[in-house]
Amino acid sequence: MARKIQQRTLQTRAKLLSAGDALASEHGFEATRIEDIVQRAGVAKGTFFAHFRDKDALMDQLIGARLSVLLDALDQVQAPGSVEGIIETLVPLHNAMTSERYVFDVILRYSGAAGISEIGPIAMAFGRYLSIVTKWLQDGAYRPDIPAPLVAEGVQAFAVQAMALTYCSLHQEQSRDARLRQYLEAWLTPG
Amino acid sequence: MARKIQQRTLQTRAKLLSAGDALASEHGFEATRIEDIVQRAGVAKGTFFAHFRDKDALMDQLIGARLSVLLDALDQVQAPGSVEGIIETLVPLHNAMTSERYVFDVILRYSGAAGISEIGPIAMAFGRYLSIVTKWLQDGAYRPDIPAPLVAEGVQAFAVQAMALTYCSLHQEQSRDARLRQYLEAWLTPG
DNA sequence: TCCTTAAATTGACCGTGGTCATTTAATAGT
DNA sequence: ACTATTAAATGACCACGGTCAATTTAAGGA
Repeated sequence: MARKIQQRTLQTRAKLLSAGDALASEHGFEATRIEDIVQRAGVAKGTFFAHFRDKDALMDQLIGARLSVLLDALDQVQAPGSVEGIIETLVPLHNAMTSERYVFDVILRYSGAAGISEIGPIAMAFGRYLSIVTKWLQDGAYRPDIPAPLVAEGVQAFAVQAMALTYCSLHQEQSRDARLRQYLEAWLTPG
Repeated sequence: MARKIQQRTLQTRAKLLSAGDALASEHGFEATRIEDIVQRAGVAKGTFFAHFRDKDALMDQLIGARLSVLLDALDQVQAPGSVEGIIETLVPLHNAMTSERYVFDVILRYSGAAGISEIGPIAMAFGRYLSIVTKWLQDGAYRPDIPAPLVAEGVQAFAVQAMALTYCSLHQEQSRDARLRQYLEAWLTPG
């Protein structure tokens, strides 16, 4: 039987996404309520959940889309040649990821794929982050002893740690990027 | 005037904590409802929130207490002399931290202190984790080029990353500890 | 064009976390 | 003991995410 997807399905979904994105821009992601989204989109509440498993699933889309834009920019940039350069280049991405505490929490929750064999936009973004950094490190200027993807995983782990400590009442004497610099120098240029 | 804290305050708080702990043991942390806790403790719902800011604050106490027990054990143990030994010794702690997806999420959220100048049990546990690993690395057998606390921060960052990837549908071909081993060898014995 | 069937939409309803004005109980002063 | 005062406890109530049986709309076949 297999009927083709209706036009209105795509329209409704698009309306929900743009309403959500607009409200997130206006009041932040955390303050965005499903009720507000469906009202602005002009649909019933139940319709929302016919299109997204839950609120987090929408947030995955919205936040993932924002990260995707920044990753597109990173794709264009030429490989930074120093630790300092790497950190500077990643600043916009890290800022976006920590724009709200709530956003960072969602990102962490979705950084691994959400469910079995479901790989969402945020997990995708993490994958792209990894491959971009891997590309930067490909030439082997840093840590030629281990494969570049592993080096990149370390960069990501340290970046997440540096971001997480942003929300810590201790460790506030050092900025996120200063902390990350300390980590990456130890990771990329040991000895 | 500054009145002293009443006895029943401590009693009520203790009842709530033990009810919560018991229910978490029986049905898991995620499935534990406030309503069930207050019913078992024999108090009204509002009382709960007079003692804990929110559900997470109780979870902070309960989960933090469990981690604390394991950290007490780690305090007694003698410093493991190899990467493999470090990982093995941390296994019970890492298991507890990932016993439930929900637990791991709460831990991440509370790993930095929750609020300004509020340092809860989970944040405390992270601090102890750090200082125990720092002590293990104190002799400078690994990474003598950087201070031991920084080495320990790296261990923690990689441990968190390894645990997080547990919940990822990708990266499932490698176990948590195998992944951590790969990270720590690169971190602790570079070159 | 009409009928059948599957997909999309609806909104009343529910579960659970969290609030707050009111009530109850303990403390300190006389 | 009695009263004033402050802390603790109460439970009706709200907010918001999420569910589902019932309804509407579109697609395909005669």
